Amino acid sequence: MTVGIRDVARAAGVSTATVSRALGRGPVSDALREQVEAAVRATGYRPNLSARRLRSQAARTIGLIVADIRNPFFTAVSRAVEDAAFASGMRVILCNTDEDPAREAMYLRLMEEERVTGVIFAPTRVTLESLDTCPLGFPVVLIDRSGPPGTHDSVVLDNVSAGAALVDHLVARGYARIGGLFGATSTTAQERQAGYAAAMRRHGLALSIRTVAPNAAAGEAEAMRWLADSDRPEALVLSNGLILMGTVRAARNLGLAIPGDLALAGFDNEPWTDLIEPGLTVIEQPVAEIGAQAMQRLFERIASPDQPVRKIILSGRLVVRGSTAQAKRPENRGPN
Amino acid sequence: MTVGIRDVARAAGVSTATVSRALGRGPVSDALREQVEAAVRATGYRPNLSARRLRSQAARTIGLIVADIRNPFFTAVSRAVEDAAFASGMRVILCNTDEDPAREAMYLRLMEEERVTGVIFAPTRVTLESLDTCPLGFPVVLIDRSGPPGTHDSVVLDNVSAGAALVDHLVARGYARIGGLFGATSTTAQERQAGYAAAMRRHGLALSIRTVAPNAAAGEAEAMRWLADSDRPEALVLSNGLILMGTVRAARNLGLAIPGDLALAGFDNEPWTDLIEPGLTVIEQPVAEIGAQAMQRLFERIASPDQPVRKIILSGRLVVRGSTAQAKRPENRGPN
DNA sequence: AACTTTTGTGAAAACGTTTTCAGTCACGGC
DNA sequence: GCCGTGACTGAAAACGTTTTCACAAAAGTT
Repeated sequence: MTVGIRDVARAAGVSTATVSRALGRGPVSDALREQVEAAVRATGYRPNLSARRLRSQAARTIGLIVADIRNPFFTAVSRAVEDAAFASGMRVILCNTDEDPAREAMYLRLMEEERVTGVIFAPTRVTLESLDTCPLGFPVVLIDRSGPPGTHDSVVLDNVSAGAALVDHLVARGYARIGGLFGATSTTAQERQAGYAAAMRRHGLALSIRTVAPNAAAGEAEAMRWLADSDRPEALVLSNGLILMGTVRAARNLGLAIPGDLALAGFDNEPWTDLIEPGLTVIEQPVAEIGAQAMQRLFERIASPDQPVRKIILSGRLVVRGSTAQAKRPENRGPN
Repeated sequence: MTVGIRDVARAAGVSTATVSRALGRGPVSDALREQVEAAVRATGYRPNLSARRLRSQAARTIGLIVADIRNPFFTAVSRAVEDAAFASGMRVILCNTDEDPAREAMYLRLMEEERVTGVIFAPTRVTLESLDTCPLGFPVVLIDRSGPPGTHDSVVLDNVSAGAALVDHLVARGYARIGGLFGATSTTAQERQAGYAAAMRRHGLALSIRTVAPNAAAGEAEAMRWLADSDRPEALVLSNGLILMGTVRAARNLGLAIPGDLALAGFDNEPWTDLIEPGLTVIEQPVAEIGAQAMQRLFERIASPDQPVRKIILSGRLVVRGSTAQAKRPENRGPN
């Protein structure tokens, strides 16, 4: 059968308590510690983590709940979270919700049953609302998405400013009829939309907003409909990398030149955005820092549960590329 | 304190055994089952999974060990694995090894300590060798990478044929001086290289092979060196999506036109490969099926541990795009 | 009506650890 | 020489479940 701590104890000629202490931290004489280590090697002993967790009531595990790991933003963040967790001897359980509140609820429940040390969570808007009311058995740090500071720490991008920055940039480049295509399920998209709207109003421009499920297929479909219109916008702001990709596809399908027929500015500085011709102007998010900061928030919250709620707001970086080159305004449109 | 099964039992006026049976499958009268369910709702009871696993000796957890979740191939596969696992009520622990044998060993050890039900693993070459000799406490299904059928089931691409197919395609398009840039750490890259070599020999062409760490940065660096040479190849075969991306970057840095100055053919039909101009010719891998098949192999192996080892070989699909347009051979090279 | 089987239930024994508690031993201060 | 005082150690009690075992009651079988 499988070898347990009592087998090691027997092999080392000591009690199970001594083995446990020798393996963990505990006062054990050097002689016995060596005996135990030899016995562990001899028997090929592997501690049973379930038993260890049950007894010590410390899971040393954090849950990471995101919409979809295939979104490069989340894979990058999750990689940072995992590395930080691993460095602290913690394990990570990764969950995909597909932006589905039912799956979110189910995974939160699972996290309770696992008695996890904490959770890092990018919730949909609907779950975000219920999150403050029902207490969970662990601290939660929200990433990417969060409303007004509530009961949970969060680390997010300065989405309003970022959305506005894209508009300001487009206006500076001579565009006026600027549309916005935003994700429908997250506060993040809402905030970016708010930033877009505020900047447009500030510039005295008319809003033109559509929302869509935040994935490439939906983005492409909606962009196809929108851009087929005769009064399509000159420029489009896209609220995340997947919608941006869908829109690029739609433009190509329709034979629209970028930026000649349509300027594009979006979010998420993914590797492909500077490989296509022309490169895409985007807001780059500090993905690694978001992940690392989230872990740090979590650790601090665990260390001192009663400290005031913190909301960390990180700044994006505008990366200007060819997709927002100077507009050829109608009044001075050249031969080409 | 936290509510346990005895609290539920007390609230329902039954024994803990009955609660356990009512929650799982077990003979319980309908009346008591309802009492128990009511008590569970009333107390907000959440079963402790560590305790459950310890007692029942069934982790209902599978480990998924891959090189890097940021590689879109692995994210796609892992998504398929997770969905399949979830559908069977299993949890997934996801681990990144960074192609580092030490990390692989450490994660395999962790899997033993978690007493996982099984593991799906994409090992480096060096770990693959030791894998047959040292017995682990769980069944393993290799994905993407595997040597000759050994002691573990595996599901892989027909890499040799795929590598040869790319060469055949390039030759048919009129290319002769075809180089190959392959990953250094995996058997997969080795097999693709073997297919490349066999096809080249079959066509009577000279081999030109380099190997590199399988990531975009290394691919770019090596491609820069290679393509700066005066006797650079006319076409390049790249052994995975990351190296392919790096090579595209290098070609762009050096001002080489694709396919005019350099034709490219690679692996992994990622979304960006048809967004860049021209599109990239690639072998598409059936990522979802690889993940699903791996889970199926694992379940079958668990169900009947002694069945013969199976190696599932799936075929890739050649997706032809502009990066391998007809070569302009020197003897009939036109003005443009 | 006297047996067997079936069905449902509770008490108690696991599962493999860590942690508490009560020592034992050696040591130094008086 | 006696008595704290530390430093280690082992026996046994947790941790929260599931599962075994025994048994009572109900249901079939002759």
